Amino acid sequence: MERFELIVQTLFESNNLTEKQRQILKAAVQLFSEKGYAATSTSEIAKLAQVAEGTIFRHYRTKKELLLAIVGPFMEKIADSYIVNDLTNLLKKDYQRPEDLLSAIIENRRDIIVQFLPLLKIILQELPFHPELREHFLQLISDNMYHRVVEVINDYQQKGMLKKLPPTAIAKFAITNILGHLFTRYVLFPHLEWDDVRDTEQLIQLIMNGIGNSDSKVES
Amino acid sequence: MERFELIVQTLFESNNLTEKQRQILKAAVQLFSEKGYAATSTSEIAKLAQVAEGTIFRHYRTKKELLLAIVGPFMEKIADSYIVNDLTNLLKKDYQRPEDLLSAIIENRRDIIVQFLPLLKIILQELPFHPELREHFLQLISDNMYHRVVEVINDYQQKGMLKKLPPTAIAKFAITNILGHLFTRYVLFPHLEWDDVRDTEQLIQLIMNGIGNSDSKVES
Amino acid sequence: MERFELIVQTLFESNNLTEKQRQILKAAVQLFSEKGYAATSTSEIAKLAQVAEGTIFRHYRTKKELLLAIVGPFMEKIADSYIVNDLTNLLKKDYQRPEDLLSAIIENRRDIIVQFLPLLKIILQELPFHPELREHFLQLISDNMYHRVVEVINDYQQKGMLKKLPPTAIAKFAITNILGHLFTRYVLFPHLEWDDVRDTEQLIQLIMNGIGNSDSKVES
Amino acid sequence: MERFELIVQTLFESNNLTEKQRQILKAAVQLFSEKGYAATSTSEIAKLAQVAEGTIFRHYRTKKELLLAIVGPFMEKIADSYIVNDLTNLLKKDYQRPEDLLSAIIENRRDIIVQFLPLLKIILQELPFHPELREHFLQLISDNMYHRVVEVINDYQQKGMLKKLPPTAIAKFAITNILGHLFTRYVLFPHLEWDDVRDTEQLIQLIMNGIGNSDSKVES
DNA sequence: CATGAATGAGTATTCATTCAT
DNA sequence: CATGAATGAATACTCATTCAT
Repeated sequence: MERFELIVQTLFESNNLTEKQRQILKAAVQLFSEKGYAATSTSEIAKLAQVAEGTIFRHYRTKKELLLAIVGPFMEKIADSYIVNDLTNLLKKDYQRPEDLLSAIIENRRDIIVQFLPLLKIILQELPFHPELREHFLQLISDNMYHRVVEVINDYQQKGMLKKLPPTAIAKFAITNILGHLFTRYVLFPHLEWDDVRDTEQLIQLIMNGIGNSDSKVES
Repeated sequence: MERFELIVQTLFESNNLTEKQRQILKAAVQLFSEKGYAATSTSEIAKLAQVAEGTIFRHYRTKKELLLAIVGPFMEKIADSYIVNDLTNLLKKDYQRPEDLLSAIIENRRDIIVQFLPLLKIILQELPFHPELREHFLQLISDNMYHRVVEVINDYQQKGMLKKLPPTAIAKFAITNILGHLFTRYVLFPHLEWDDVRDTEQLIQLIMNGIGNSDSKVES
Repeated sequence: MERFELIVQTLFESNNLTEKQRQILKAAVQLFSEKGYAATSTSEIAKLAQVAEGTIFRHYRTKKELLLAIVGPFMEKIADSYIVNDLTNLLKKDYQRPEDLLSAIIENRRDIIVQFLPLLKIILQELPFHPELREHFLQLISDNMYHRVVEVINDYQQKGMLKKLPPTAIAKFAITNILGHLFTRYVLFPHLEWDDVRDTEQLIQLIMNGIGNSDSKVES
Repeated sequence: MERFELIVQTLFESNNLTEKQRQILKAAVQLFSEKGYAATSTSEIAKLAQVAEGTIFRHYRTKKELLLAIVGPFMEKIADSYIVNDLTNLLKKDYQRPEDLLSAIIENRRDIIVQFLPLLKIILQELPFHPELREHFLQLISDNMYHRVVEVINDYQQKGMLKKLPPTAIAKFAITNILGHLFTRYVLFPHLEWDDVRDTEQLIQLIMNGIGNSDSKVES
């Protein structure tokens, strides 16, 4: 409960939503992530949000518009501001080694990443079925994140701390591993027992082996 | 069309299905993968399969049973026999270096992996929503694949060709990267332009950097 | 038409039903009594009630709930208030002889009994198939009617006008004969020609012979 | 199980039925009486009878024809032969007093009456909805039973043992009470505790009070 | 703004019945 | 004779959406 409250609050802090609107968004995020978009009915959302069915459609003309009202801002705000700001901030801290940056991204902010997992889950579920979403997502990534990430990677490459591979490949590799791990950890098999500290350490090590220069390679 | 025909034929070659059954399965695989399980109606399946709606329910008592009739055999047959046999066969061929094995797994059999992508997509979509599926999946992996994979990894480790990391971590890392790449390539953004040969090479190189011993590391 | 209108109006006078609700109940009473509960489809009810099928389910979550919404209130209101009040009123009128009471119950109120015959028919049809209904029915009878009826019977017994048989047996005997007659008359063979005045007279005479004291016995 | 076997065997002893046919009829009687005709599906019957669905329709062209195949013979054979023969037999035994005859009808043959209760239940359930059935039923009663019953009643009336009421009224009164009692006892509330010996005694006494002459009246 | 009754197309599933084997 | 796969209309019920209040 608390959890979805927080998501909506964080995501829509700037918009001034009515109480009803917040309740609707909260309920929608919860149900979409728990049962999937198609398997969630607007009446369920209304019931959980404690509003009349009509109220939903006063604010969002269709069910799909409600989905986009959740996923859109998330992609924009999060992808754009959160992570990018993060990266900028992290950059300022002048992490000497890329593994420190990775570690900071994963470890220091694990709770924030985890916080938004329901939204990530929704996006991953729906991306394949909504071409506009996919377009939007791609554009956001290429417009905002790509340059920043490439910048950071270039920086490290010039310091000789990353292999001279194409930055795109490095980025994709790092992201795949981080998201893949989080997905396995929190979406696929959240009920398994995990040793998060050790797993993250190992993950970073493996990623760095992959993209780091020999100097920074860590043998076990 | 051709494509889903092939999937069903390959997957259910042993079962002797009636023509109608094959049509139903074919249509279901296509629609489930294209629109998602929940967003596909049984009447759509019937129409595409060119059978009466009642016919579906003669063979599969519920829509969910139809899903399981597709996903179950896939997980069993493929996970169990296909990939395992593959690994065994590949092992016999005595791939000198693990990157050759990886390359063989990815490249030589890309078409087969690609062939079953619709099913993979269905599984990835539905796994989070069907606990029994998740259980089943987990058990199949741990029962069949785990030991084989660990065996192979041990072998290479003893030959000094893989780092002395826990085989589980190595396996998870490799699988994450392979599936992550395929997912990005074929599910998320199939419409982007990809240079498959170069991408695969790069992927293997990155994975190997991660898990391989210095000797086998390839600088770019 | 008129007839079912009246039933619903009388039965649900206290509840303030919407127009649609009244139409639905009216149609349901008509069809359930004419074709039986199981043989009546919700779409037929909707059509006859001139509402959308969904409207039925907005008010009554299931078809069975609709049945209970009809049968429940009838059993409660009628069994509880109608007949009991009747008896009380009748009692106040100080019918000297029990046959006068019987006659009043049957004859004076034949139209009311006849008015609710469709509902009686529904109850008799469905009672065997719905244990909860049976329970409910039994409880209503034992809770409300039993004591009143026993009271009346006791009264007459003390006046020496009824045999000193167990009041339960007397009650069951009288009710069986009254309902049995009405059932034969109006449900089984309504199309036969009946001489209601004579038949009722005869019925009362027979009942009274059965339970009355010799003094009040009437020879033909 | 045993029970429905017996019904079918007794009812169709003359017809030479195949094993399958007997199983179908047995299953149909059971299900029709337990759930009602409309609420019973042919596939249920087929399953319980352990025959293919098609087999039912080979013998009975429609579901309704199956109903008539059960109810028709019952009405004919039972109404015609059983009860009539009974009455004849009973008549021959020269029951001195009508209450002895009544007692014989009810008590001595209670098991047989009870044996066919499922069929009685079916008939009572379906009679209101199938006009042909009702016609058939009426005709059987008036053709076969009426004269016999009137004969017996006349006999007792001439012996001064029954009131000089119209035989029809006497017959209806007796039958109503017997059937009404059995219906209450075995169909409506079979789960209540009943003292059959005492109840029957009381019932006969009440009936006799109603129709018997003062001489044979029994005070309690 | 919010409501919730109303809608009718759509849902998964069951039905009685047919017919080729 | 018996089967059971096949049918498509029908079933009870749900859906997203509208609109008068």
